[in-house]
Amino acid sequence: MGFGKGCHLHLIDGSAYIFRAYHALPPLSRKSDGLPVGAVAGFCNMLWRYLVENDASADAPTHAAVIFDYSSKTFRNEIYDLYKANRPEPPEDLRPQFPLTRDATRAFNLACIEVEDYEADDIIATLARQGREAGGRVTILSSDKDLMQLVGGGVEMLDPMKNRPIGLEQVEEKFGVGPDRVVDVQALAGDSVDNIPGAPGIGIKTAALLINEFGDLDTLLARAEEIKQPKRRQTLIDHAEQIRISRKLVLLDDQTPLEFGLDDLEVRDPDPEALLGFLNQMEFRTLTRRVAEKFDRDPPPLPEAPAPEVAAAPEPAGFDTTAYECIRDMAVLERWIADIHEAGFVALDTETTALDEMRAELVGISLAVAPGRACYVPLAHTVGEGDLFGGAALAEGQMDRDAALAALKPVLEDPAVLKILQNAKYDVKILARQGIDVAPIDDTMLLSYALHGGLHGHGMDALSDRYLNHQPIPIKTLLGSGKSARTFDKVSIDEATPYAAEDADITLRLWEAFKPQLHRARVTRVYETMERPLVPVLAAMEMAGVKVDRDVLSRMSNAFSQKMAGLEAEIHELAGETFNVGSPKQLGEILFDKMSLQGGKKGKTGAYATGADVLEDLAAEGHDLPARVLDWRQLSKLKSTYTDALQDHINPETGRVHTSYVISGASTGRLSSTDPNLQNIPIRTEEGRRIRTAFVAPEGRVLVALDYSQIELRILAHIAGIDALRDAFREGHDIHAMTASEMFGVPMDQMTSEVRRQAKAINFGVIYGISGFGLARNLRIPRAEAQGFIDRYFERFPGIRAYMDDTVAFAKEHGHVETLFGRRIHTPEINAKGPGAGFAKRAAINAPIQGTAADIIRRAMIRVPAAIADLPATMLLQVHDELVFEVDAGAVEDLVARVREVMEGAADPVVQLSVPLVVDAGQGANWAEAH
DNA sequence: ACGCTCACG
DNA sequence: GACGTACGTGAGCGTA
Repeated sequence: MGFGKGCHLHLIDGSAYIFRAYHALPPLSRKSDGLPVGAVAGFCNMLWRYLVENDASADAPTHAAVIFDYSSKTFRNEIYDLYKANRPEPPEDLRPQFPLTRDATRAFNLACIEVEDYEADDIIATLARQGREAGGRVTILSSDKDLMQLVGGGVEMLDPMKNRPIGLEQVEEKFGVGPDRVVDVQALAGDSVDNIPGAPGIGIKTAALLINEFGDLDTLLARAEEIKQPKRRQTLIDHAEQIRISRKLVLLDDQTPLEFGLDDLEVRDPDPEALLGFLNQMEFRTLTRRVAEKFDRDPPPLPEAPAPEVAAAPEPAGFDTTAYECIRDMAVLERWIADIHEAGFVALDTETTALDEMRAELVGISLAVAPGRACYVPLAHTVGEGDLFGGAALAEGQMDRDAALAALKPVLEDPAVLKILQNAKYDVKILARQGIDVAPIDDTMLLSYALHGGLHGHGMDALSDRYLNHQPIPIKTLLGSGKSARTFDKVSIDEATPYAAEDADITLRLWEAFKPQLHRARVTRVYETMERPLVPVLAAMEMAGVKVDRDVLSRMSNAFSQKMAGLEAEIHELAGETFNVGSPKQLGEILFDKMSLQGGKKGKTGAYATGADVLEDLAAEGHDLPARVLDWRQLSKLKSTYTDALQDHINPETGRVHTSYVISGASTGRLSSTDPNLQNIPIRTEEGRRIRTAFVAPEGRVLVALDYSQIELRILAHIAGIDALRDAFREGHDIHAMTASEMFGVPMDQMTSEVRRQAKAINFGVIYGISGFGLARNLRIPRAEAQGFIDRYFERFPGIRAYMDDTVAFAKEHGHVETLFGRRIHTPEINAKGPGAGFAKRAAINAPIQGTAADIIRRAMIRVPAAIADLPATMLLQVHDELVFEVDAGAVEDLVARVREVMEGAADPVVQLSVPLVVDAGQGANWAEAH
């Protein structure tokens, strides 16, 4: 068929596919001879998926070609010898794969095109032009911005990973101009990746501004004198030639000489023989099998493997992802459920459409009952695209979702069946939203945290690699990454099955590896009393969420905007030029180069430090500009991180903000909070504190906050056995004033706030593993003076010095330190040489104190639900030493009394503290008032 | 992707 | 004697 009206040409950016495949996949080599083939494997999977999707698509192309770069040298190097000069050479194990990807393309019976001296982009430009001129449709499968100049007049782009079209609107969003002016903008802005010089100091935004003002690049260069900003004007005049060269470099050549016509690109079905032959030669077992199934053929036998010279190390885990079962009907599911009851446990994993458990939709569930015996139950995979009028259609071959969940519910809730999960809180929340109350559970992430805290992260991929010597299928290979990512429901069931079932399989094997170690490491109590029971407690808190008043935030955002604009104008005025106040680099240059202020210090990256401490020093010397920048920074932080971002986190269904706590995030046992982080809502400045007024209780309810007073200092007093401190805490004295009195000999009734402030800094310093340097910097006093304070402190409280020395010695001997409750925090760097040693020492000194405090509040949180079960109250937030509740107005007193009792007694009965724990409480209509 | 800066305990 | 240094986090932004 000749190419013309009604025809549709696909131009596939082959080079981009190769690099994406290479980076998305772990290194993989052919078993028989070790030839690296990871990128080829990914490339073939992409092409196969492409063909299968076309098969099912009503909009399939009539013509198609895969285009590659011939080599890295092209005619552009004649124009500018540094073009792409800073591109690193392709990795050693990728190079031999380039010719194989051409072979692969031909094996798929797709036209494979490359032309010496031209880039793939030029060939794509040429074919796109030909297609357009012939009156057909052209789709470029690529997300490369350098191709965006081709969009329009029947040519469009499609991001192949996400199936997201890139049309006029997306181009304009990216470049601020239409496709016809993209080249002009690129010429001005340059490109550091391709080493296109452009105009220095001009980025895409400014370039678009200029082009839109003057119409096009030639006019702009001709009338450069008219540019208002003096710096910009000079830049354009000085670099006019360089800009013209840049345009030549970015402008694609749509006249590439080609030895074939569009008609030759007609889509042909692959020849099964040739395709299977190639895949088999590459030893891609899974894909070979899949392709064979599709063509209804038997997979060809694997080529005779030459006898290995040395006996290959046995695959310790023996993962066979092809052995996993996909469950598509009730009878099979019921057989699995019977097996689970028989085993008494099951490893379980859910697949969903998002990471946010409050919005994610359940797509499928995988189960494993023994190593290698795993299955996947697809529930909500879709095909095709949803549109305005409805969602995408359900894929064929799935059980009825509700029926499957109803069948699974009894076993998932059966107290006699242990459910084993990796990061259980996630799946518990997902299933809770389906009305399934998963219990009892074990969590491999938390097992690892109890066993290996401080050694490494506890994500599944890392654990599998480290303890099973197996690299799981990266989720990226299914979903893509970045903007082009798709959601799991869009993944075909065939692809999803090995991935999902493998996760359950790995979870089960990790559990078998970890569970017996708990006792040996003496962390059974840690896991059983401070990790595992926290999962349902946190799940409930996160699902409850906290009510946030959008109007309060939005009004604050507007006020901040106005103030920032005023400050920005003042700052530019003071600087004598406009610059990006938010750029530390530009600010440093203004302060220390242009204005020649003293005190400019460059960090390791060569940029001036412009942190708040530096700016404060400059402001104290009477300089206005740094003072204004400090104000601007504060507002900018409050606006972008809080008043703007928090609004985006308000769940539209609940009207509340649902954070997510990471149980195994911090090495010390603390929780961390993400998406959003509700553990760092401002409080220290008046302006910031107002943000807390947006955290509110609904009508008729009250927010109550209870926090431990000085918990870490109390723990230090207990652990180090400092009588003076203990007595002060027992008698309820002001601990910082007491420290000051002891150290400086000032009687308590003559205490000044300045002396007390210094003593407070020392008290905190001790907890952090004090040093003269650090204290000096914090108090802004000479180092010798700070060292004097520390010496006197240790003289007065020798037990503290002993605690520090003992703790470091313990860490050196055992490789870990412990909290009072037995939590182990590993200190792998403690015997390191060099500057790292100091870090490790201080961390080791701090960890038992911070960690014991973390243990105590964990214990309290676990006991709270039962203690308040009969009250109309909900626990919402934890901020390290504080718990926040929402409660009916009439029950405040009861709640405070109950929770205070739990919190103050949370160390009992495992540890009898020699200091009392004291809890302060506050209440109000919002979080600011509750303090 | 990484460093800087800054919010909290 | 020099080296860098307070402990633990997460998010947004600019830069490369």
